[in-house]
Amino acid sequence: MNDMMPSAGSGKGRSRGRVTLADVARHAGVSSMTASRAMSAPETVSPELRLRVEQAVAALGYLLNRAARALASARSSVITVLIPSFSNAVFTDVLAGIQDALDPRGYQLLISNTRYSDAEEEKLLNANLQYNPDGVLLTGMGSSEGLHHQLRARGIPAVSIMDLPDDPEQLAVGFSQHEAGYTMTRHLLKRGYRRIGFIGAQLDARTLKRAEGYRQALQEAGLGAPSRELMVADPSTVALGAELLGRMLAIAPDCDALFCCNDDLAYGAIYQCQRRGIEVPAKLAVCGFNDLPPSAWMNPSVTTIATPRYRIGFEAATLLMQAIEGVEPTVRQIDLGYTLMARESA
Amino acid sequence: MNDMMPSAGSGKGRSRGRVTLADVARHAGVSSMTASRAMSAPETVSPELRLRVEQAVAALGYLLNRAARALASARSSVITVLIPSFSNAVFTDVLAGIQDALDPRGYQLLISNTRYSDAEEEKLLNANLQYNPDGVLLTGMGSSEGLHHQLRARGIPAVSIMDLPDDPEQLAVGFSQHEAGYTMTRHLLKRGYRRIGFIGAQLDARTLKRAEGYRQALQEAGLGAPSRELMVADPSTVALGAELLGRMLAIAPDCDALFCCNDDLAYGAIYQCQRRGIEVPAKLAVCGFNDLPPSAWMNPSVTTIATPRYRIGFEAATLLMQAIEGVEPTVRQIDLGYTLMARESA
DNA sequence: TTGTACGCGTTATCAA
DNA sequence: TTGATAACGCGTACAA
Repeated sequence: MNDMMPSAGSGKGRSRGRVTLADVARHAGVSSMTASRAMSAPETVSPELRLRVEQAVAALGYLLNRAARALASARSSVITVLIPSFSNAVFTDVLAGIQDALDPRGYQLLISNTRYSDAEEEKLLNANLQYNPDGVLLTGMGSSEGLHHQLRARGIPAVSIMDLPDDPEQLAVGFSQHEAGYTMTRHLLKRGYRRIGFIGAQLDARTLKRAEGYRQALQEAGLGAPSRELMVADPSTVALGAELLGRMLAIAPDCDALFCCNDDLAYGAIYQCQRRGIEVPAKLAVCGFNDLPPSAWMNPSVTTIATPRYRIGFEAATLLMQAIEGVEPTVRQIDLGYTLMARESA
Repeated sequence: MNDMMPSAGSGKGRSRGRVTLADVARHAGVSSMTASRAMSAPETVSPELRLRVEQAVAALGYLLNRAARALASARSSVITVLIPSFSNAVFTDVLAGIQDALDPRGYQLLISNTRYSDAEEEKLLNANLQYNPDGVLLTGMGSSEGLHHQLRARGIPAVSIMDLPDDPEQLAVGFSQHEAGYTMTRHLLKRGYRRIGFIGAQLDARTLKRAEGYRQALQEAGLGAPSRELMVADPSTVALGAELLGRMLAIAPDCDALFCCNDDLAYGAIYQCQRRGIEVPAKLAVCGFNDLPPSAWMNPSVTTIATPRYRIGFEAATLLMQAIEGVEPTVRQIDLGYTLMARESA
């Protein structure tokens, strides 16, 4: 029996010696189509032939060639995700949620890192489109309007993540960054702080929205001026938080509370306060954003906004899969909210 | 001129209305092959025709179909990466290095999350093989011997990451986890600590190697017994570090130093000490592993082992690309070492 | 330098 | 339920 041999060496073909569906079919004594069906739609094949095919697959160590399937079926089972950063726990949590939603349905993730650049995001999307993704998950809010347009023209479903966009057509899952920034500032005001500073990094769309919420709350409280904002384009790190604390105290020494646009900056600011002997919150209140795991454990524990990152990823992926399968979503935008975690630091 | 129209609706084909290479060729008045060459090997096409093709591409908004290319050329430009976790900064740093090495060479990453499970790793590898990856990057050390074997059989190059394997054939980039664990313990001994505990989580291969190094150092110092080890399978978190500190002090109240198998655990342990009024390092020294960014900033700053994560990713990807392109590597295993960061906490 | 012919491995389609 | 045939869109091989 040379059933076991793949059809290598025959003719002048450029066969790569890989086991193909035809090899499986030959081994099982059925046609390629039956072998194909036995794997992708087993219920349409008689139990007897199905078993023979399964045995052939096992015997030959057959692996589906997805390039061929994608070419023939125009479906890739690939979903493209564009995230701004791998080193930000926020996005890796989102990624975990996406994976958990997608894995059981057999979708593969194609992840690209935009490094917070809208231009990069657009370039990467085009590169990814070459892989015929069935759908796209977008996290940048800046360029995503144009991208959504482009994707719609190509008939590729897309879901935006983290913030809620203005365009009501756009599928999206997240929460209002603006409102969250507002809520945190209101909290500080309620606790009696009046000279509240804001430090922001990265300057991505989400940070800017939070800053707007901060300004609005101050305005409403009649505390518009003077400005105590410090915004830099560098990536958020603990070290940057430590540095920005120093710079803030230099330009606004009367500051009594500091709203950090994310937890990493807050940690750095608090550590720096400790080194300088500035008591938190007695001398200076400090709060963060995102509620990363250390926030609950630091001393003082860190007041922050808990964001439903995992759930955002999970729900966004679920929504995307519905769109791919042609289900008309009942809601196009899902607001998952956020929670103020009032702790010791502010 | 109906040049502009893709060849849709003609015949009974299942054309998807997508712009194809043939459309570009027709628009430019050249053959498909010339169009193909103009994109993938521009220098082999006359400047005139090249320009016409480029214009046609722009005019039609052509996108390469990588499934078709992979099928025709047996090369996918895809590289599969299997990592144990997205939420561990160690692996996201590695990922960043991989990306920086791969992006300029036009490779796409297919990332899968094994969740620290060897079984999952094997399953995911098979799923990924369906995408015809040109190469594979492996981070688990447990199952990777079998996997390397399987990959070699299929002719797919693979590089192991993080530790240095026993099999000298296996391509790998990393450092000796065992030796690093040994070095850290020696440091504690030199500082005069004698009743050194070890807490470990996740229990992946790397943690176990570090624990072995710890034991060896104690043995050599004649301090083999009693054991002050606490190993749990849960994922490493700050919260777990806090909990394990409590459990360690319960079973070994005489402990004078604590070697945490990674920084997250160390942070939790230190925070817990602060809450209990245990001075670090005066009453209890605590050290970590990896040198994540907060380690330098905490109070006390954390003694730990700095690991070249980004470089490991970068070098591993570089080595893999060489292997893919048929370059015989001069060294099959690259040891990037590690650095002891002696700070305040131990 | 450019073009022709065909195959890559799978699934859609239609007939039996 | 099963099979024959023809795409899918591109690149290899070879000829001109």
